[in-house]
Amino acid sequence: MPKSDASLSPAPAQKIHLPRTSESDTLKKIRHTTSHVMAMAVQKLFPKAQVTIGPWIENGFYYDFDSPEPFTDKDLKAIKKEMIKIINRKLPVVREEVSRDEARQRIETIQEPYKLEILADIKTEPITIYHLGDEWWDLCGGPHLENTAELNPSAIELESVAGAYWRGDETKAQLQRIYGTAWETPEQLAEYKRRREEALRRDHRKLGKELGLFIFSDQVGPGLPLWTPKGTVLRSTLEDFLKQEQVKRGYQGVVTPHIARVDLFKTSGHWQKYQEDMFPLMSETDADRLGEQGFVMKPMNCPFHIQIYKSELRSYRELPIRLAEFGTVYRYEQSGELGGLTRVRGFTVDDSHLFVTPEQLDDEFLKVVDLILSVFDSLQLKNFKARLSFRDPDSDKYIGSDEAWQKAENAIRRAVETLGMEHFEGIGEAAFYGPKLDFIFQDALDREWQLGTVQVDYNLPERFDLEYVAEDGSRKRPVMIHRAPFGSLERLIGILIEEYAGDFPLWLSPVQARLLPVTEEQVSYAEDVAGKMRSLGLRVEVDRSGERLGKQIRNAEKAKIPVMAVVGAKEVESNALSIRVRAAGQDTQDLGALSVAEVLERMQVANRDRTHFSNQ
RNA sequence: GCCGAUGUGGCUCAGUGGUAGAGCACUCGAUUCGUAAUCGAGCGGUCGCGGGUUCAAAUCCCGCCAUCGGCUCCA
Repeated sequence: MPKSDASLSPAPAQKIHLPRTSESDTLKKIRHTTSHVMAMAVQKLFPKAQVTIGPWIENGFYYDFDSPEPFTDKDLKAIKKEMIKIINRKLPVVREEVSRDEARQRIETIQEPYKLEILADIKTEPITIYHLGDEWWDLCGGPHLENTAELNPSAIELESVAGAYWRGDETKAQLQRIYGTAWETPEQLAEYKRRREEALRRDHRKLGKELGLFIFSDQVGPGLPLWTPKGTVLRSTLEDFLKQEQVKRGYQGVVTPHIARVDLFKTSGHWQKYQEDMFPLMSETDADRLGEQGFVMKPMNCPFHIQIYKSELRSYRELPIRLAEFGTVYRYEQSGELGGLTRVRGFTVDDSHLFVTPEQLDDEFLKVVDLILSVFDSLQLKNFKARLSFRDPDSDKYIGSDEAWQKAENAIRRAVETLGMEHFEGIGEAAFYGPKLDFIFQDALDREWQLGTVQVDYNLPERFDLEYVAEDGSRKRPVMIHRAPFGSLERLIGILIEEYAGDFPLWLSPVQARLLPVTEEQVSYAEDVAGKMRSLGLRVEVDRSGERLGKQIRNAEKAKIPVMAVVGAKEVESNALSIRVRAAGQDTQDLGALSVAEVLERMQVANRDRTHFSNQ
């Protein structure tokens, strides 16, 4: 291996194991106790701050306070200092069991109203209380360390402050949350921080900029990505790939406009149930605006596809009808929710709507799941969870009858049972028109994002009065399946960039090969070879910088180009290329000289089969 | 939308009241070179935007915009 600096090559594997809190009783104790110590420190420094909840989380802990003055980053330093004092006082952590009444009385004495609410939520008795020495205590299920002295201040870090709503409800009080982390040893803390740095290096926002895939422009607006030529290659390659898969499975492409009369969305129910996620009405006159006769940007494609379905009288013989479109939709996301490509205001859904008979539903649903899983497989995406996203029965944000919802949920349950698919349920995660089966992925910072989705919908067919002519000549109602394996191109690409750390497999790489002439003498030969590659549909560049080979290689490595082909006098002489390949998770390999014909062949194979450039 | 932080050439960052700096990138010149940085010169900035304080503001104050970390919400 050539010498390298840390920013360019993967860090060596570390031996330090970092358990997540849920896997380690020790860490649970450390983090519970640390959060109590922090809360005590906060109340010492900010006597008006009231405590609420302070649980451990997978990488640390947080504690929410109701404080008249918001905390700033500077306060964290003072709080940490105070915590060290508390730790050094070697306070015993004592567990006490009390009755509900006793707990209530004690809370009233110290005037902590949030604790009363928490107490009301604790269903079991006795109530457990943990004391830090004899001057601070909190309701807590534990477990805890036995003494604050067991904590190592050098293994603790207060990370950030954030606003959080009491009970996660934005209509309730805004609390001040402090996030922190705590470990058994300073070495573990250092390792945790190192991994976080590493994760930051995979961040698609950073890599997207470095690799020149997309940009944002303040003049265009927040949450509206602009795709560069390189990023557009990614998009089109993914689109082409999925279109091919869909043609194999009987999908038909359609194209629909980006705006429509607001009436369309009144019929669908979007205007009633989804309006706050939509860009406001546009219209030419105030009269239009008042009469709501204007146009809106589409937040979803379904009503448009429904119009195409409705444009002809459909026979049961035609069904299932599968209408597919890479449809760009616009949603007015709140400003604070935007971020990179994972949350934007304009995005392209690999959307399709399937119109099926009730009898075809189960089979068709399974076929969709099969498509989605095969797409993930081709993209080498393995780390995802399946979520059954059902409605919240207490909410009024849904359309349709209970019966329709029940039927749709049952269809999804049957499907995951048939497949034996591991899954969990998300109550309140349904679309407003129907329940979903969602596929959830994580980004580099462990945040979860939904990509693929399949939805069963009895409601929109009802609202749009869809029908088909059945075998007996009667008119029947089709069922709709909404589905998007990618979810959206933007979010998918964001996740893919992080998953591959920017090292795209050859078939997806914006630039698949770069030819590196050793001197300017070889440039024209390199251009000839590049021309041959392009004629075969390969994406290739010639480095015309005139830089020395070492610099050209460095630049190609930084650009994460999978195939580097060195062209010197020897190669020109023998009609060859000296090949250097890189691939995600592997060291760069020097394959030596190969004939041009051999390189062309191997590149085409890798491109077609979505594999790596073969090293033999 | 809410809480906190941040915003300086294309990129990464330094500069905390006294006329804007570095490295990389870019352009030019020299070098014609074999697997992760050749040397030199040059070009390039309304210091996010708008107000204010001051003799003087990148720096202090106010408002707005954007980004980042959370909350809420979601493909």
